[in-house]
Amino acid sequence: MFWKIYRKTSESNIKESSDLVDDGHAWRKYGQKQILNSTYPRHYFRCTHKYDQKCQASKQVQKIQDNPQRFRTTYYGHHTCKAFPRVSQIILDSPMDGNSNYISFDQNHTFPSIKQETKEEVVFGFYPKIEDQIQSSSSDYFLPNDHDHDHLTPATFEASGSRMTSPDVMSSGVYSSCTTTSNDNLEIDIDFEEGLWNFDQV
DNA sequence: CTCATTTGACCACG
DNA sequence: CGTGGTCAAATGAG
Repeated sequence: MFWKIYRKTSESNIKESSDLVDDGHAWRKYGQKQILNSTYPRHYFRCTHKYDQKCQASKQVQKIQDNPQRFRTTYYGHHTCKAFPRVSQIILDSPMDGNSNYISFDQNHTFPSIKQETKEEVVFGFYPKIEDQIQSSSSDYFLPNDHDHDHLTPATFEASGSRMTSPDVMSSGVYSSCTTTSNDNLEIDIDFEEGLWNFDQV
C-alpha cells in the first residue's frame, strides 16, 4: 500500500496518502471544520458500526498544507467491528424457536421505536457479553468464524490486499502512480505495536 | 423506505 | 471566549 505511517501512539496514529485511500473500513462522516491557520477543512469520521458493534474507531482527514494532493489521516482507537452482511438478517437468522412460522411480525415492528443508530443496540441484546469483550479486543464475539480474522489467513489477507493495492486506487486520483515521488511507495514504517492491525475486511 | 452526508449549532476545554 | 470536536436536523442518494 502507499501509506506513510508517521507515528503511532496508544491513542492515535497518523498516515499520509495520496488521494482518498480506502482503508477497508466503513466510515461515516459526522463533521467538518475549518481549522485555524489551516487552508483546508478537517473532516471527522467515525466507524459506521459505532453503535451496532460498539466500534470506537474514528479518524480525521485533512489535506496537507504544502501538498494538497495528499491527505493526512489521523486514526483514533481501533476497530472492533466486522463487516456484516445485514443486521436485520441476524434477527431473522436467529434461531428463534426453530419454527418457520414466526415471521408473523413485520421487520419494522419487531421492536418498539427502532430506528437507525439505535436499533442495532437492541439487536446486540442477544449477545450479552459484547461490551466486555470489546474492551479486551477479544477475537471471538457473537459471530462464528470470527476468530479467523485474527490471523492473517490467506483468504482474508488476499481479499484485503487486493483491495488496497488494486490499480483502481492508484489510478483513481489525478496524480497517477507514475508521478508518485520517490518515497511514496517505499517507506512503510508500520509500527505493529500490539498486533492490533486487523486486515479483516471483506 | 434506509442510511449517508451536509452544515450550523452546540459544547467542553484551554 | 475562541478553538476544535461532536450533534443532529435537513437534505440527498439509492
